[in-house]
Amino acid sequence: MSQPDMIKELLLAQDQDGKLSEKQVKILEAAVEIFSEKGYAATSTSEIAKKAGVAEGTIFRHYKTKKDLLMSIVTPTLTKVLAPFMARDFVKKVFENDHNSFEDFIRLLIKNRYEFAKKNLPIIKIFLQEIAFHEEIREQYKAIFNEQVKKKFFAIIEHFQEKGEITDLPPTTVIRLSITTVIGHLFTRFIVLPNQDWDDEAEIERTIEYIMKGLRKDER
Amino acid sequence: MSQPDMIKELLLAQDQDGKLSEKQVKILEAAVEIFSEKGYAATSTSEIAKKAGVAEGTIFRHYKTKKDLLMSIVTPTLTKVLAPFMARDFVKKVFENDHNSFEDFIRLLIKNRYEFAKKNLPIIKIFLQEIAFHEEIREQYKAIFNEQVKKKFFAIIEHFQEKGEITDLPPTTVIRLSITTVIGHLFTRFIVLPNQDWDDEAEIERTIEYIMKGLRKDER
Amino acid sequence: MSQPDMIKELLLAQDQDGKLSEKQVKILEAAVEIFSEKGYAATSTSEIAKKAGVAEGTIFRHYKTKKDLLMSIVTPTLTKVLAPFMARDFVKKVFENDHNSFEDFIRLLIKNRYEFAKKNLPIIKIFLQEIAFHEEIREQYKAIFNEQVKKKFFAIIEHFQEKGEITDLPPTTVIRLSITTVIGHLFTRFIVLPNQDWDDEAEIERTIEYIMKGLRKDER
Amino acid sequence: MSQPDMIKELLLAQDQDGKLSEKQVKILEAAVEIFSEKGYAATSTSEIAKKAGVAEGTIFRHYKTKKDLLMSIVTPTLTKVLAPFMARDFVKKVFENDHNSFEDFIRLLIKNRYEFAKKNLPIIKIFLQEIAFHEEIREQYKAIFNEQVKKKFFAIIEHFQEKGEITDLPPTTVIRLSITTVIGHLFTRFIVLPNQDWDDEAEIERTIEYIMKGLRKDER
DNA sequence: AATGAATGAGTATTCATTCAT
DNA sequence: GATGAATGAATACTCATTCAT
Repeated sequence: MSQPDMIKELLLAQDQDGKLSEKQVKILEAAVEIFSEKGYAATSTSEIAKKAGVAEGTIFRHYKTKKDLLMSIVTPTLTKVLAPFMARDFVKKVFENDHNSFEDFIRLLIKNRYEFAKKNLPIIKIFLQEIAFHEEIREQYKAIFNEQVKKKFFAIIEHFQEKGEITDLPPTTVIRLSITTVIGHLFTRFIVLPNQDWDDEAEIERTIEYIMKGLRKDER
Repeated sequence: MSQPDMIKELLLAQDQDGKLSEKQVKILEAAVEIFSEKGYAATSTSEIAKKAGVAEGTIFRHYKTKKDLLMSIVTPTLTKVLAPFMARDFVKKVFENDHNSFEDFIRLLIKNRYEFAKKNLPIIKIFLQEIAFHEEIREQYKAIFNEQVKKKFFAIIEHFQEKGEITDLPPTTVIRLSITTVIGHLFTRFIVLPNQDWDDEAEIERTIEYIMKGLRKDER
Repeated sequence: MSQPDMIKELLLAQDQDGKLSEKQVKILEAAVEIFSEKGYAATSTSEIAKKAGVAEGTIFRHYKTKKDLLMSIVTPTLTKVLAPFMARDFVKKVFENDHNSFEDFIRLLIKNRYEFAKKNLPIIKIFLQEIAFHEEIREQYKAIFNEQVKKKFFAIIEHFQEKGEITDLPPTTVIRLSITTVIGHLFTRFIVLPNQDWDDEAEIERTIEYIMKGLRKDER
Repeated sequence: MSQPDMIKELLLAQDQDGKLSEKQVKILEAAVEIFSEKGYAATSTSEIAKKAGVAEGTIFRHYKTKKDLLMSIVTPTLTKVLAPFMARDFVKKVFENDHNSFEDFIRLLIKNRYEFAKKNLPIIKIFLQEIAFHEEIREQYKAIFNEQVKKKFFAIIEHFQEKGEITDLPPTTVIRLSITTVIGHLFTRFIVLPNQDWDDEAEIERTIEYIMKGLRKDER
């Protein structure tokens, strides 16, 4: 039920000394579970305390406010959602090897994000819900995206456009269409119809094929 | 800011005699606006009352509970989101005219939903947020989708597959990929980057092209 | 279920012209029923209106306040509870006929009050409950008792003491003991154990005998 | 005004460890006082909080609901009202000493209950008022009476009937008449006319005499 | 560090009452 | 006379947060 890896990573992100109090783990686990089920606003701190098996006051020893607790969950996730594009050598790797194709790139992306979504589902749900209501989260996200991700993504798209692998639509549009399709797959897979029988291997390949065909340069 | 048409339609859905008390309109307008900004759980009835310019008690004369008020906003929207597929002669129209292509169908769909999204944005936001937290909304939505929409959509997809216009992937996958792309466009357009300069005509055409190419039958 | 006679008498007491609007009857019936079940404070006017089948406002056309409605039920009852002792010729009748005994008096009293309790139970319940909480009711009751009943009762007791039929205890004590026993019988009969099988004839005779023996003058 | 002994006993009944928070005492004192004056339904929790000198939330930390608070007052009283009859050796004591008379029994009862009523008046008032409106209280009372008191009382009455000390009326009737007279005395003394000058010693003896004579076996 | 009692502002909802129709 | 929409104060209860232990 609980996903200890996920929580451990959250804790590492929060407490660089690695001093993870046992109570703190319990609080985070409880918060993630309830926030993702009922939403931040509809969750009470006393509920979290009860599920975590700690006193109400203990939460506030570790997190100044309820919102602090939320942010301590959401902020590390923020970066991890975009993580693949933030690695320093990410673009370099894509470029340097001449026989890397756009398809390889998309396949890498889709599989990587599939694993990430699978592992971090509850936190991602919280993130998706709360970004709509908290300006700070939006700001943080935009900052990271604009400063660290945007340029790299553009570079990649333009690289493959120059190589003639994909259509010459405006890069913004290419990015929108491809990301949208990737996210749409994950969303359907994990949130809309998580209980349906999925042949994940096949579905991923079909999604890749759809993107590739959709973005293929018209040979004319 | 307020979208009177949208509210009027809500009221018509609620009160078939068209007896729209002025206060009731104000309450709905206020509720839609605040719910969509802050979310249902984070919105207080006193806030709604203040913005609507009515006494707090007045809200409860028209809606038994706060949740009732939410449902009176969401339920009519539920059907309208799926409306195009619920029209009786919808499938017939698609089929009967032999020169109707899959592209015509997608273009109709995408333009129609674009207009709908543009007009009903706040309510759609509420709907998207709250469907995650309220079992009843999910149930209602599933019921409508399964009973009224699913079969028709399958019929259409299979029709065009038989005509050889689109690829022979499982219809479920075809539906997922196309709907995902349409929704992804609207989501980016109206929610993620509503303030960006959009050349909507062009962007719609590009989206259609992407879907068409992505689903095109491999000629081999 | 409803006791129309009881209500009619209430109405007569309230409206000397006998103009009993149909709605007014319904309101009183509803109020008596709900007040006696749940108590005045726990009953809402909207509940009364609903049960009476009238609009909320209609109650306040006939009774200025909710308390007014209560008083219009309780006040006439006030006098009727003590009615036998208020009749002008009550004492005279007891005295004038030389062969009237104390036992006759007690028997008359006990039977008369038994019939009264049987017929007016719900109103009496209201009266008993609310006299504890409303100073006005207490004041009214004391006034009537002191001005109209006390002296007569004393006169009767002293009359039979002089005749040597009953013990020479202080009249206050005699009154307390006899009234207490009469009321105690009715209370057990109608409120504590109303559903038990009662042989009322026998039980009344036993009660009379108990009072008679308890108050008999010691022959010595 | 407040009766600390009474409250202390309530607290002991509620908290067997004797850990009586000071605030909790204040809350109970305030609740007893206001409930007994205005009745449960007409008393607001904010009023109790104010009189107790605590925050409104504090009440709900100790008692889940307002009704819980009422029950925590009424339930211990329930048993104490019937306490004399619940002692294990109660009947034995009455029987074993051959020269114990019915009069001794009644005198013991009447004096004991007089002291009890004197000490617990406000709580008894609450009990008497609220038993009329709360099914749970009635059920609890009936259960205790039927299981613990009824049989013993019958045994005592039948014992003295066999000894020829009291009349051969049905025991139910004997019980009704005697209890009614005892309660009637207390009711008049403490509730109807608490402010009158009472010669309690004398009045108690007169009441005992009335019961004894009323129930005496006719010698014939 | 951890507790949990205490707080008082805030919550959804109900209430008795008014008044235009 | 009767209605019922409208009110705003009041209600029981919850909340995030504080702080003495």
